[in-house]
Amino acid sequence: MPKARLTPASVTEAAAALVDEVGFDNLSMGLLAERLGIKTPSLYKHVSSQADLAHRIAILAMTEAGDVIRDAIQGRSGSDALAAGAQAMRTYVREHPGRYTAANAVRPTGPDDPFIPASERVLASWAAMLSGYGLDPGQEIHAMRTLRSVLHGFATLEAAGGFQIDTSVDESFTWLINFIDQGLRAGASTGAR
Amino acid sequence: MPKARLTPASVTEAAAALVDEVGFDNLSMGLLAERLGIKTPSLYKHVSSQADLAHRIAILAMTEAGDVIRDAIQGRSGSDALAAGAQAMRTYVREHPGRYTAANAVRPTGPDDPFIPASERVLASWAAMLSGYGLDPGQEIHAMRTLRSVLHGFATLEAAGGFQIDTSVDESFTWLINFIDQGLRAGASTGAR
DNA sequence: CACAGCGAGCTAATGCGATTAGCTTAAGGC
DNA sequence: GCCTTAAGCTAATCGCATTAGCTCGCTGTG
Repeated sequence: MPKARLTPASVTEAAAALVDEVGFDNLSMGLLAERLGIKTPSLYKHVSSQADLAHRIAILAMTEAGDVIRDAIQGRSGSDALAAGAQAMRTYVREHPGRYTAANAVRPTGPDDPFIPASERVLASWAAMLSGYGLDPGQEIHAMRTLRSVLHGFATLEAAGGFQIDTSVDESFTWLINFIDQGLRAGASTGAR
Repeated sequence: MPKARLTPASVTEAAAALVDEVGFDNLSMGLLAERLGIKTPSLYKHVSSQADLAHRIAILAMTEAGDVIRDAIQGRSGSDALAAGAQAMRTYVREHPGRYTAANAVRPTGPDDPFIPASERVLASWAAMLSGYGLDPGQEIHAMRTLRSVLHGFATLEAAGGFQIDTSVDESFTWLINFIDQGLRAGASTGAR
């Protein structure tokens, strides 16, 4: 076998870094090739298409995000776990906006797509965190969806520059986390919607 | 003046309808031209580029969404206004996913971009609705951002098929609205974060 | 009623980015 | 030291956005 300078994994890693710099929409095979010091067609020796590349970036991103969130929640519970997990996710998205966009641009290609377990790991972390609130089992799915909605929505809006710079966005995010925490505590005690 | 079959407005309208069918990412000048019964280059007599077209769709979408939300909130207050406004927005996004994507893909081109007043109208409706909760003035910005985050996040995730079909998404949305309503009421009485 | 101009639409051509075909060559296993 | 294999290259194709320049019908005017 000849020298293995580049691999699908290393190409994906480089593409992920690139996408965080220039934005997911501005990813091009030519730009990536230039970064890697090779000609554009040579990329096809490692990834089968640009869609494939985007898909690999998405899996990478989802895996990294899953790790970061799990580590943040690790050893904490209740409000602390929520705050740590949410902050970890926001930090990840801020540092890797392109990767995050890629992760959200992807649809699983089939039942054995590695993207599926990767995203399930993220969901599992959130579920573990939520379980600490002792919600009514029937409520958990709704709480989960609400949580995902706020976090995803905030991250997306922030990444898109959707918030005016007047008031601190950091402050808004802690306020938001607190808001969710209060609601979950209340919901747990009430058991009602 | 020759016959005015097509105008920038009518082309934009057709493009908006198209984008809702095929998805924003699959919009192409060729496809739109075909729909309009003209050849691709003729489109450039009405819009200056595909980016221009996308921008016009975004303005249209933001304007329509603003109308829909304003009308829903009209004559209601408090929980009712929140529920009606949120439902109106979700309905709009479900019926016009392509338009909504376009609206979020756009950055204002300058200080006199008509997109700016259009989006401000949306924000103004939410602000009017929130004022009914009598929040502490310092909290309003955070509440607004939180509200936008949940609604945007939910709409986006739903449009992307991010929710598994197991449990009713409608139910989750009413739960979410209720969750926000409870939180806002509590925040109003407490005045605390 | 003839006519002059404008502008919508058309065809032909350009350019860029993704992708494919086929060649070349260096490296690792025998 | 040879032989296979695959990484990388050049040349070519394709699709899609965009530009250039022509044409012709409508409309307002004399």
